[in-house]
Amino acid sequence: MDIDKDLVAASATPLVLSILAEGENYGYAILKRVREISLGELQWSDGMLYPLLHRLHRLGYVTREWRVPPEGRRRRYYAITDDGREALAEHQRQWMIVARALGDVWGGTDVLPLAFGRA
Amino acid sequence: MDIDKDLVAASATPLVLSILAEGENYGYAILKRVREISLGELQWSDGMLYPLLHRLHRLGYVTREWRVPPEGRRRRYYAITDDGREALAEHQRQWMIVARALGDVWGGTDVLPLAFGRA
DNA sequence: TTCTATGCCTAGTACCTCTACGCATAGGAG
DNA sequence: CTCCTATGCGTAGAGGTACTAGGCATAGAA
Repeated sequence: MDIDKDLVAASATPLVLSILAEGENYGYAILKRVREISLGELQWSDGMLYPLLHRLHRLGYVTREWRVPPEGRRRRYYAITDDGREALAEHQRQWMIVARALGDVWGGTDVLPLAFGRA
Repeated sequence: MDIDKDLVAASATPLVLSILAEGENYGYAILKRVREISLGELQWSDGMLYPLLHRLHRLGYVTREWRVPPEGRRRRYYAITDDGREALAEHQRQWMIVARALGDVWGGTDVLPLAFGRA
């Protein structure tokens, strides 16, 4: 089952920033990590990811750097910046607000604060 | 602080369907309910809401009906349909998937299942 | 040598949202 | 009685953007 386009759009940036917060990484591996984290439910195309990475770089949220190992393919590694961490925190804050609102109408339970509070 | 456009878009449909699941309602009041639920953080314009309500009607997720009380303004009341409830359930399922993915990278805690399980 | 997986990138379109506007009236303030 | 604000519904169309569909290149396996 495909995930709603808007939900994909809303989660893309925080998801990529979070993955980079785990450690520097490169495009192709990020794609696989997303699939892994979402248990296969989120299947981004590479054509979706690269423009996003470029935008994050343009915004100063990530640095990037080519690596050409003696053997194997050249890769472009991305790493999160301090500004990126701030942006991520803001995304988390907003997700908390919206998730709380949805939680209120769905069942009255606090839904996201646990995870967000530790982030 | 404004909520991210994509996050607003992703939450709009489930939020409106949820409000209508509480009982029939009309546009202007839905706007105020959204503001109330989100503690003032989500401030939709009426120009955003009406096209959404029309789309939900076109999709068969809501019925609508004019009411002209003996005193006061005429209002168009919307009520959720069975198809609408199914759509809402699907939205909840997808939110759970994405929220779990984000929860994993943010702290490893299950985040949404509590509320969703009771929905 | 051929095929698949890896690895990165972008032009352009097709789509969609939301701003900006229009219309109308109830009710209170003055 | 008049003005102003809140209530209440609606749409055209500009403007912006995501994503498809394509391109390029090479390592390694079969």
